[in-house]
Amino acid sequence: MLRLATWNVNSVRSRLDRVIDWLDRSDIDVLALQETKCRDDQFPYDRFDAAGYEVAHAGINQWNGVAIASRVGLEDVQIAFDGQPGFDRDAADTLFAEPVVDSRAIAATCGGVRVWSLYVPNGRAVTDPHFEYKLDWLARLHDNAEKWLVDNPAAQIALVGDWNIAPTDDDVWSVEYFADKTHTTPQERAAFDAFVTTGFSDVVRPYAPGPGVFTYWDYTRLRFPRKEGMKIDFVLASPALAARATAALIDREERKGTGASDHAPVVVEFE
DNA sequence: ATGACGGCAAAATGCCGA
Repeated sequence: MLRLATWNVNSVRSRLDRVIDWLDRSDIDVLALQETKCRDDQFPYDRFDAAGYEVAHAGINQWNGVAIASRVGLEDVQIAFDGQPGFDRDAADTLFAEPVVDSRAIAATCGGVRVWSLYVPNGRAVTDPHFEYKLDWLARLHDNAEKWLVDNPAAQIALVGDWNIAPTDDDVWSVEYFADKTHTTPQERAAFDAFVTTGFSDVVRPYAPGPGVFTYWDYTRLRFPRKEGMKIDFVLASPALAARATAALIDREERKGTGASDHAPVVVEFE
């Protein structure tokens, strides 16, 4: 049995008490974190250690940042996937003349499962260079995922995190609102569907069907109390791992109250 | 039409998020 969770925490330091409290009561074996928003030397390893979790973290600045916390082993850590694209923040700024490979992907083998904690680029706007970066990033990740399954069709792989894509119309509170925005475009949905075609499946959706079932709610405009959210955080499991899924939930309670992340944790149980 | 809220830092405004 393995209980695996993923959570975009929107700063692990400002959310630390909430994250540790949640771990203490949620019986989680492996937690993938996104948007830790800190460098490695700023990560609060001690609090996770005290709670019984080893942590592998990747963070180079105040943006992005991904981690895996595990109480069932943490082996073969890999930061970034092969060929992970970088983003040129400002081609005219010599400080960032070289594209920066963001801290958006980290992997570790935990309890026999190869877990990838992923923070897919936002895309910002369809006309923004960040949108092409997002599509390229997903395509290069897919190249890797396809190869992993070709190399070993029985591989137990979990691609988890903030995908920044709403794969179906049920996954946004308003199709009209997102019509001219990122997250619902045909290109992004095709990029997501490519993983499904390759054999990875959303193991949460059968246990948390929509419409109106979300993992993210904007802090502004009373989006949470108005139930106006998006389903953009996913656990995609390889065929061998998906066959082991027995339960899943989106912990909407954790979005409540002061000091909440704008994302809820997502939990899957494997037999 | 725009901003909202929230986090971070070479911080008191700008960048980023979705």
